[in-house]
Amino acid sequence: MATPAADRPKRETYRHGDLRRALIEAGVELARAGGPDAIVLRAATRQVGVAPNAAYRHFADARALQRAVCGAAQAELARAMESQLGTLPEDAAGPLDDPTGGTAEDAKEDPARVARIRLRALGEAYLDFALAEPGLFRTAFAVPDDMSGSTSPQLAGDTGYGAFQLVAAALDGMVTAGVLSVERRPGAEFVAWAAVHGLAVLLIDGPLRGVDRPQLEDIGERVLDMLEHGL
Amino acid sequence: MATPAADRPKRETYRHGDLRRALIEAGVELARAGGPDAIVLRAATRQVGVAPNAAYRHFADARALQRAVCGAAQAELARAMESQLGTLPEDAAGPLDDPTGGTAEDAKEDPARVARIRLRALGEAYLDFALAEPGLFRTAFAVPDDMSGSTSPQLAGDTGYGAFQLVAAALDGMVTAGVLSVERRPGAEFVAWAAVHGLAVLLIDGPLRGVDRPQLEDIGERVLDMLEHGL
DNA sequence: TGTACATCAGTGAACGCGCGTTCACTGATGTAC
DNA sequence: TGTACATCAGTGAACGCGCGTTCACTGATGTAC
Repeated sequence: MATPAADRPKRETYRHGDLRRALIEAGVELARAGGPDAIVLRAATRQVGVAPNAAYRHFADARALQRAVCGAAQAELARAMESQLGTLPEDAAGPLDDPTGGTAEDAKEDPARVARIRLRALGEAYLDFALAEPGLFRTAFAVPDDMSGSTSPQLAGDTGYGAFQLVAAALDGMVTAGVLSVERRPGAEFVAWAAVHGLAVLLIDGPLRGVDRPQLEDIGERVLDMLEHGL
Repeated sequence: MATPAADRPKRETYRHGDLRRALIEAGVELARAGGPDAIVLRAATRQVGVAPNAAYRHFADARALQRAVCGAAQAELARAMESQLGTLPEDAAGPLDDPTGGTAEDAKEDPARVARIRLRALGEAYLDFALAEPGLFRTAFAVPDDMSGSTSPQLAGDTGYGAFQLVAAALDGMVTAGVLSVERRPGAEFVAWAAVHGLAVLLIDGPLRGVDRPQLEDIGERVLDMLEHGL
């Protein structure tokens, strides 16, 4: 009955399976609890239950692990924003174009209103994520090295900085809907992003932390209002 | 001729004079070069040329030194903003009320325009400081502990977070000048601050770093325009 | 004005800690014959 | 289908580093008499 598969005789941790993924996940937990500075190679290996140097089979560096965790945090932010878009009523749901039966006939919404709603939903998701997961939020923006290649609008595309592209797409939608004039479109994603990002940062790190929830939501609404009218 | 004051016989560093101040200044230089994480007690003492434990005569803690340096960085930001206000032409110079002879007769500017100019000048100074001194800028917002007492508008007052009060005063001026309606005034400082701060953060840490100077200034103008019109 | 003394801002050595990283190794896994 | 072997993902021990902090000390400064 002592089959070698049933009870591993010794060295239970030998072939881990997917240590790379496990280390990234451990790093994400560290970042969730303590922000980017808490992503520490030894701590991650400890959490997985593996010798510290085992990490070097999967990452060139401690920095490489940190980079991977930052990427995961960026993806999680983008995912939160996407899923918020998904909860919008029916035809405001977005450009993900999943043909779920095409029930676009029930309520032809005002496209201008839809476009505004989508931008606002992204902003709210952004702020919600920052408040719910401040450690991951800060990690998403702790670009480890210079990463100057990702400076222009054409960014990573898959996960990293998908947040940016979601905002850009929403602004394009506002142009299409006639809410935003074409000549004011270029650069608008920077302005929108700056306003919401600044509020998020002030709320979680800065002097606005500790503001009570209602006042906080009030300020958030003010910022989003300003974006709608002032862009 | 070997007077004890001319050539110190031994132990040149004995009575330092103002070690506390020297350590803070060293810490500011460290922060200038490397941000808040670079404020390290041993590095500061090393830079001053003193034994590490000497710092404990003047600071309870390494944290206490970090706090002091953060305060200095906040003061430097506020000073940069104030000095920008000082460069404004004549009667837009501000509420510092220095009676320099009262040459307010030469050009009675439109008070609405003056109020707008003052807010914009503060925003520009804020962005300039962030770009010129990213390490100090980040340090100014790296509030070490919780510091939740400084959350509300009535902040430190002397130096710390003077930036906030300058913005609030500028917005009050806009209300007086009739540019901003009274009912939209409350909370406006948060909105204004968030927009400019977010841009600053994205430019120095975030994905917008490396944007070239002209594009950068363009985005800055866009944000300040939006504040003027959208508040 | 000169002397004894308390104060206290500095010294030098040492501690324990956690970190990133390197080294030689081991033994389960997958492949070639 | 069974056996020899190369691969390579893990181990365990150790390194050097810089950090914050503590300890007993020393000697210049300022004060009381």
